[in-house]
Amino acid sequence: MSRGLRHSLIKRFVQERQIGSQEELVGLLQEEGVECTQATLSRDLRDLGVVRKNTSGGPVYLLDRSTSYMDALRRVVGMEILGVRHNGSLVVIRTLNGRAEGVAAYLDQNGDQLILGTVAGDDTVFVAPVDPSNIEELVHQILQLGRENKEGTK
Amino acid sequence: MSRGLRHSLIKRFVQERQIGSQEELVGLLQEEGVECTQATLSRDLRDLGVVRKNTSGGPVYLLDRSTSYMDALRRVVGMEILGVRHNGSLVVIRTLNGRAEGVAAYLDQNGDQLILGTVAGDDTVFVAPVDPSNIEELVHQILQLGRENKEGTK
DNA sequence: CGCCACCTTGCATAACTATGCATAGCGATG
DNA sequence: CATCGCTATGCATAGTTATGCAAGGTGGCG
Repeated sequence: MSRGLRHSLIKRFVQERQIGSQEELVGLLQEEGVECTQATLSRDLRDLGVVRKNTSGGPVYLLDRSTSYMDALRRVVGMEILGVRHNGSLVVIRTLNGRAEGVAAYLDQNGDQLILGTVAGDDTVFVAPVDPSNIEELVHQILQLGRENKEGTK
Repeated sequence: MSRGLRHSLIKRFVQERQIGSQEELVGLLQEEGVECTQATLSRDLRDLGVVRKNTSGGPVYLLDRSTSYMDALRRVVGMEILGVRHNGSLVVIRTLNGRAEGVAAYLDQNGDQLILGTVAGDDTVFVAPVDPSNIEELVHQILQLGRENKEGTK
């Protein structure tokens, strides 16, 4: 089966060159001796999580790295969190020394709809929930971050 | 001009719901009292940097957050790097305890074309350059990560 | 006001992508 | 080997998106 080969070529091309259409990719693959049709590529690109972005220079295919960045970031941030507590209206996160800023930035970015805003000190982050009645949920989500980590790591 | 309004509605819809086509979006905007055609949306989505991803459930539009994730990750990873040295054929990165894995993951992802591969211990990452003659450049880039950080943080 | 330069939008349609259906390939089983 | 079940792929085409062109707006300026 050449599916694997095709997929890795696709990834490479998408990363290294400006692919503007699936037909274009058909051509490039052909040059590498891999024959397939646009239909197959449509499915391949779906399976590879490739994304199409329209730019002023026309459409471009991109590896959607947001997912993998997300994962990496999660992992890193998770490790930084030492403890999470709350008083009913504010969540306080304990982090490794000097990492509060990073954790806060992450939470802001991913503000789950639950977060109003954050303030970071050196090893402490204050998180203001949008709605204090959801605070348990918010704490839970933050704890998740740290937890996934400990499990996943060998 | 209602362009700004339209754009912010688009962003909101794209974030909050599963938009599968531009026509669908035309409908949603209409409900909000904003009239426009698919052609306009095509251009708006381009201008907003929205991305289309094909999934098993059909296409979906997404804000391309990869850039901002990138930035956040950079910041976090930068903080983890304590020092970078090399011996001409191998780069050795000192990191905070337990963070080597995360730093290595980041470098792998972003392997600047310069990196062959990485190995992570607990607080040390070994980086194999593609070409030892570029090793200075590689070290420079890695140092950049940590540096941007110290400057940028108050 | 009249004119010009520039920007935005709709229309029509070319360009491109996604997918239903049929078929071919492959591995496991009897 | 025959058959069944599952995956992968091509074909044809419906479904979507992108864009050239012309028209409508807007702001500056004489």
